[in-house]
Amino acid sequence: MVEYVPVCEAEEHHTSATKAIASTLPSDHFFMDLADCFKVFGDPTRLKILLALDQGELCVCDLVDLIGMTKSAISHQLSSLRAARLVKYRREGKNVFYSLDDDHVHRIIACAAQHLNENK
Amino acid sequence: MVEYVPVCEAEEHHTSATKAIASTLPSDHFFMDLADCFKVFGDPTRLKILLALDQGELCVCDLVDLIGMTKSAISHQLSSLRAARLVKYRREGKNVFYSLDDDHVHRIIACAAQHLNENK
DNA sequence: ATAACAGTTGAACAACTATTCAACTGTAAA
DNA sequence: TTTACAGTTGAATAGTTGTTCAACTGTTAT
Repeated sequence: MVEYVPVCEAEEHHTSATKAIASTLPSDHFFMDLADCFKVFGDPTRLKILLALDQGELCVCDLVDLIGMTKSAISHQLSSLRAARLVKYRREGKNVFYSLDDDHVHRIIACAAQHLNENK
Repeated sequence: MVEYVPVCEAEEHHTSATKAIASTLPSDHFFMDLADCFKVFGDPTRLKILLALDQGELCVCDLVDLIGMTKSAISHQLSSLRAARLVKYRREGKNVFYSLDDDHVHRIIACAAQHLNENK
């Protein structure tokens, strides 16, 4: 019955600062929330919606027209964006108008686009 | 046989600036690349790896120890991160050391974390 | 050579996700 | 009160993805 010691640390053949790093890392819960946030950006249709709304308020049938998908598909994606609090909406007669609800949206996308551009 | 006219534009009951917006949006290819980039960030395990590496170079068995998953799982995720050019690696004897390969990683994560924090 | 360690890789499987379809709600006009 | 339009929602399905398992490569020590 011996105490478990990671091989890498036992042999001290490299950094082995894992325990120190572990104490500085955020909680599992944080990582899951953060991953969920990025998942929302990880779909071309949702990105198109976000970039279109970045130019101003649009209603659902505008987005349908613009993106070329069914009302249902767009509406499902808008539902994801609503859940992530990235868009807000208002009803005006028969139409529902969507717009961005977060200042970070533009910055987050720009940051990733810059990464893509520099690694082209 | 009539020309197709989107209902929303035909009735002119709202913005209907979709064609103008369409011409300013990037290509489908761009949206797919961008989505693929965000997908890489959309997993808790990969985020843990990235934040751990943000503190300095680590070898695979350090990450295994730190994150508590199998070598295989970590290696598969490192393979994704390599494909996305977010990490680089070097071999030293039996070990392979990984480190961040992009200045944007920190900023992208910080930006999303800020969004999460403000909408808590 | 052989054994042990560090890491990678492909196949398989379970869990998840994006789209479609059909049925629904809500609003406005006839 | 119908009818039509705008949008939402749940179920179904096809495609994707993360982890495990087993077999593999490469390096070092015996």
